[in-house]
Amino acid sequence: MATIKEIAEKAGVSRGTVDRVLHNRLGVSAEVSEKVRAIANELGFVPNKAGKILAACKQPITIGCLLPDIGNKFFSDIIDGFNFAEKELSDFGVSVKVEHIKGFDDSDHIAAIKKLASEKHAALCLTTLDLPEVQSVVQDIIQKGTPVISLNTDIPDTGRLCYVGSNYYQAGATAAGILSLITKEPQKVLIITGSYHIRGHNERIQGFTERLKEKNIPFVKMQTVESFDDDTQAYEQTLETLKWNYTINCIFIAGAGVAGVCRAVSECGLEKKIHIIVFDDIPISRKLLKENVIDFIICQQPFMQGYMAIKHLFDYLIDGKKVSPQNYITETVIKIAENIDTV
Amino acid sequence: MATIKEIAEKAGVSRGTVDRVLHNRLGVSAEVSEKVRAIANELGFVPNKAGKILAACKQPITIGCLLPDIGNKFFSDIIDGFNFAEKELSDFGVSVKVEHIKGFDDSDHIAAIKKLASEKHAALCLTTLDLPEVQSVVQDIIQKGTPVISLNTDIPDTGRLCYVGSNYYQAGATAAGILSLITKEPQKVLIITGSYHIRGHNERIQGFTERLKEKNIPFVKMQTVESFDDDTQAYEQTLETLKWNYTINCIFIAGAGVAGVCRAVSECGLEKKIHIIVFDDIPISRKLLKENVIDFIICQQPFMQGYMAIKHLFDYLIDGKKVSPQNYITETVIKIAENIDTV
DNA sequence: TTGAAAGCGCTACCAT
DNA sequence: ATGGTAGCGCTTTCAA
Repeated sequence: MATIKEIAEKAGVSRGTVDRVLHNRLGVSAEVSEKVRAIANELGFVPNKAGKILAACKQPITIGCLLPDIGNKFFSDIIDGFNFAEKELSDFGVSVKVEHIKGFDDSDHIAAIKKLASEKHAALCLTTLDLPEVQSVVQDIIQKGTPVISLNTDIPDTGRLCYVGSNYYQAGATAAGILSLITKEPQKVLIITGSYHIRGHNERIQGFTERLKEKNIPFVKMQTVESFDDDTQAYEQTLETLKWNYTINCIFIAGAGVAGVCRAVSECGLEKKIHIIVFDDIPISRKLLKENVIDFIICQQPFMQGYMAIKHLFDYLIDGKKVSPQNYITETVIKIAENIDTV
Repeated sequence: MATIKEIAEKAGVSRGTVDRVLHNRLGVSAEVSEKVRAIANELGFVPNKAGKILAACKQPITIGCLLPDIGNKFFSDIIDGFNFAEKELSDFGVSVKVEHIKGFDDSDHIAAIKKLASEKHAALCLTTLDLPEVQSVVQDIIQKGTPVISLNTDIPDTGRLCYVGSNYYQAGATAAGILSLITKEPQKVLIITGSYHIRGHNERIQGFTERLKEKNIPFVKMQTVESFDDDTQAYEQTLETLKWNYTINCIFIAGAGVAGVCRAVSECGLEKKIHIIVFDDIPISRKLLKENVIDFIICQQPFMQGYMAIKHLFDYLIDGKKVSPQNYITETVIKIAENIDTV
């Protein structure tokens, strides 16, 4: 609870000198530095957040975010989380700037990240691809001193501060768990993934299949197809597959494309006869849940992800030494018709 | 974004005067007051949180909490939430003091609330009974100027700032929803409530039964018993009831006593043959879930409740005019073996 | 290398 | 009724 002022008095130096020492800035003699450090330690000095924040108001903080949200409803809750955090922190001089892009093309991502870097934000928050070229761009930014958080999908080996997002494997396993409560019948599954290159989709599938095995639910992957998170493609792929695979009784949709899949199922007259496993609470899925076309949705607290990413970065910028940034893994949430609406 | 200083300059008065006007303190002439108010409005003045917080550091804030947590594991997550909030706000001069009591005896509650009131906290956070005598004590405290939040169980007509807690009716309905996914069979239910006088328990039961009806699950209440949230009583009551009611296939535990109920079920050789419906994630329930003795637990985010209660009160104290305190209803969370552990 | 001081925005208190 | 000012804890800048 000691303040800089107290340390300065006790050390017989000025507050400016103490500040220099504590920030490892040069221009202080070794002996003075040592003395100040000793006293600071002795007094258990921890900088006061309120003081820091107020002083920081002079140089407003901006946080730059990359979101591949164009045409993807899922991200709107994350954006709400950004906005909520921005509002909460606005009095502390924080503002959030989002770079919106579409899809998962690596060069688009790299261009957007470079653009954000050129804007000189105090920190970055990135939802991007874990590919070598992207990694090196991010590493570069981090080495130049800008803290980076990975959001919703991780880029582990870049030196990012932490990952904020869900555990996709657990989400898949949870889907298997709840399915195994609902039915004990053998599952003949059509798997529709957004892309083989999206880590989260792969992990969901893996979690699902492994857990079904552990639960001793007989299980056959009838087919796996890629929809590129596109409803039309999802529709066509589903229709095509169902035509030739009469025994499919479960469709596992690892990414987007729910509307397309359900249309195809409906046209085949299989509505409510097939278990459709869906992730993330977007309007269409919510509607289908309420109509009992699907039984449950596995969600990942996107609002919290957006909020926590900004909050974490702010805390780090203000309080860097004090907080050791940890991964923030949001919970795997099961939504059914009864608990999908927050009252 | 105007500051008090700017308003003072523009109005040609001192900052002290502006401060007085904005806080409706007396000692300002009507015309000056009017002028200042006009300019503040014109400039869209909103006090800066960082400034307020720093200035507030001089008079440390304490928040007093009442928790009937003695002998009740459920509350430990709420306390964790208190502690987390306290840590986050400690640099702003906030500390939390919890008054621990046991059970739901009204005179105990009143005594504890009066004790908290005598300690002159900046605000109170109460988990208590919604009974007339308690209400009047709370109303009194509020009228004397101390803001109060109701936590986990509401006391609506007292003028409390807001309620932070769960929607018990929804929790009950969600239990019915998931049960109806698992089984379509007629339910012959033993209901074990903690107390007929605990609002949350009643609401859970109501939500459960009404939703089962809506779902067209045939449903008979075989028996309803009171356990007073005590394991021994729950055990004995369950044993007694199961002896004479061979057809019971569902036990709905609205409050505590899970360990006792499950022991009785086990002794009757009915383990995994009866659906046991359980609320709140406490160690024993978690264990039973992992052992598949129970299929799911309906939870209410107690950590979040504790955290948000403190945060809300702090925001109100600092920012009173800006934030209009709203009820904070935590989500109804379904936990199964796969998603009970946060990874 | 170090000190002194101003300033972030607000509150509180003393002086007028 | 109003002004002036010190101070919360920290950062930054200018001067020595």
